[in-house]
Amino acid sequence: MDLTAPEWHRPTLEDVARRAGVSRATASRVVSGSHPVSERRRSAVLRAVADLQYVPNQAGRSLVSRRTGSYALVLPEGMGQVFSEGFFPTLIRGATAELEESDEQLVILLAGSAAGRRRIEQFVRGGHVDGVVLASVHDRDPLPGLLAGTGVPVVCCERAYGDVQLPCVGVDNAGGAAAAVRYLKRIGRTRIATVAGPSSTPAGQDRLGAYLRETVRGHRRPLVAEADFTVEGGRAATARLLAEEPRIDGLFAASDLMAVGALEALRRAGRRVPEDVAVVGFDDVDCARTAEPALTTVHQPIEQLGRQLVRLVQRLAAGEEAGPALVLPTALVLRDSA
Amino acid sequence: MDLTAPEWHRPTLEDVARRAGVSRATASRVVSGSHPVSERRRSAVLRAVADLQYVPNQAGRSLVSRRTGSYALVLPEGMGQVFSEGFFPTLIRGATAELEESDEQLVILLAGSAAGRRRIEQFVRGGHVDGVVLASVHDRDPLPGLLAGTGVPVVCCERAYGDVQLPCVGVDNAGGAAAAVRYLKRIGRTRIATVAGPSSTPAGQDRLGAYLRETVRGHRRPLVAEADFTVEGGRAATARLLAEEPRIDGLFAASDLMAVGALEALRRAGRRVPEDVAVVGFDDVDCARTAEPALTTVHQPIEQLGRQLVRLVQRLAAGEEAGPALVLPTALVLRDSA
DNA sequence: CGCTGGTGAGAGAGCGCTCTCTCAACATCG
DNA sequence: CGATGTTGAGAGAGCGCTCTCTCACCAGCG
Repeated sequence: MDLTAPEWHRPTLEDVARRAGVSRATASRVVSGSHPVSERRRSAVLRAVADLQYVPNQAGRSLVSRRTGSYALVLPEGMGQVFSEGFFPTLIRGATAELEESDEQLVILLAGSAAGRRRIEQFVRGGHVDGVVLASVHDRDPLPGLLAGTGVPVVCCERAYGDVQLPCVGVDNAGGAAAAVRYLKRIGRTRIATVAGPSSTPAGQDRLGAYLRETVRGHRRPLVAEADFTVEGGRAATARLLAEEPRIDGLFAASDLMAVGALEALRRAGRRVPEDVAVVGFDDVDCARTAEPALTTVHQPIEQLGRQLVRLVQRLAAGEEAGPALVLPTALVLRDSA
Repeated sequence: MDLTAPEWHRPTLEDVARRAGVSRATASRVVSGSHPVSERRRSAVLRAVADLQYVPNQAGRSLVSRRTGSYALVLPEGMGQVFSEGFFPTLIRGATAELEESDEQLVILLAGSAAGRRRIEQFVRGGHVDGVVLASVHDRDPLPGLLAGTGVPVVCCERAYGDVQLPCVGVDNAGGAAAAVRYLKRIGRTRIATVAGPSSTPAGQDRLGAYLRETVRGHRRPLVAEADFTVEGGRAATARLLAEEPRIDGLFAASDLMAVGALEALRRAGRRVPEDVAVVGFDDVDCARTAEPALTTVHQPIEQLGRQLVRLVQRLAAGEEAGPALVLPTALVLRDSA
């Protein structure tokens, strides 16, 4: 087993079969577990596998099986901020956990430049993966269109845009946002503003939509500033809101990161939270718990989202129907900021 | 080209060859560009490729070529916080950019549980990738050992531990840290403390080592508190340092995130930065620029690090020698905090 | 005792690709 | 004019695996 020997080559199923004294077919049956094999030969094969440290060659296997045992998760590249703070790591954890159960592997691809996206398309077309999960889609994203024609199952978070119809798993953005605003109203806040997410994303749109419906319903004037889901963006947007309407007493931020930025802007403006302004975030990632004061926020089941996305794409890869779009529930978590 | 037709199957090289009226071998030569082909047949093949939307099947190709055209970047799972702010995204960007030049693909794998690490080993052994870059290695990490025996080239950041010898690319941690401490001395600070990184990581060790050498050389008392590279950790460590020695007038934090935490702790303790305490960070990630005050910090060429790691593993995959360990330079960037 | 049915295992045909080997066609030279 | 390159292109042998097809073997039955 000298890996450095010039003539060493990886053991093949042939080697295993010879060592175990069986045919290649039988060795294959044992290794892939596709057919029952008598106990005597089974153990002989398994011993040979262990002795030779045999691992099946994926290329050979997937050439005939048309399966690779891995699924791609495509993340947007501009994730400098978002990647870090909880959402994507949690999503990845969920997806990984789900795939682990069927002993499959998650590979993460970053969609960067146009060239990068084309290479992802080639990668998928080339048969490297059995399915693709798009973690984040915005309205002018060409990737769904590029991948839809590959014949490989593609699913996405939230929902797809335009003409491309993709199976999706989403969270109840509207319900969560409505709950947040209703809660602010219930605790007596009358001038409720929102720091909205990018209007190019489903999450941004849906959370803002719910805010608008709730404020109209309460005969309140909508106060909206859009930002990009980041701390810095939230800070700036909140400053703008305060300039427009200094008497704000409630604030719904469409992400926890923006809520953290809002907390900073409010502190700088001399407002106390929650006494002067009650703040509610969205996401319930780590920083919500460590913020000062700890954020009241809308919890999303991100890990579940990852798991369900994987299940969906696995179902499609197995040739089953996608079924109706799945929407996971959200829930308001009360802490100190509202 | 109806992808939904039940009998549709991906075009093969055979199909391309037939359509172009050439042999499969010639089609292969054109597609892979391995041999010159007369202009007439070349264009016929290319037209057939375009007509059929042909993309080579990777499994078939790598079965014989023993190449996959993709490289793995293995990230530690517990990266939610650690290194999160910019380090990994930047590293990924560099690695991707470098691979793009040879039209190869980066796949990111997360090393989580022990089971997850085993699956990564299987994935690599199975021949899914031509090489592996380990983005972060700590002293008891079993992954280098697991992967070293696969016959697939593996390189790592900084340096490997224990008995496993891996080719590495590092940054000049010691030089950068020494420069930071010397700068603090030069501007007249006499009680210089450090918030050190985890002693289980090369970066943590080397930066602390340089700090210790510089303080001994200056006949100053070392003041060390260890943290985990996070904001929260930096905050707590700084609080401990202030309790131990309230007269601290200089602080070297081994990461920008910890420096940001330190800024918060110092503000809470009523210290002004840089007047009362001068603070220097390490990394020069985004948050260094947006911190208040903007952080004076040690810049590391993270994107270059990603590029060089990829080049190294590509060289190994091509059968070349690794050459001497590469160490990239660091540089002190002066901003407002010191 | 011959026939059926069930079971375990081998033979062998590919999956789609690359690459060596071979050879035809033509130019060049003694 | 035959011997010798030189070049372009086809034939065909695998790469390592799965899976169907086939068959040997044995129990159970009439």
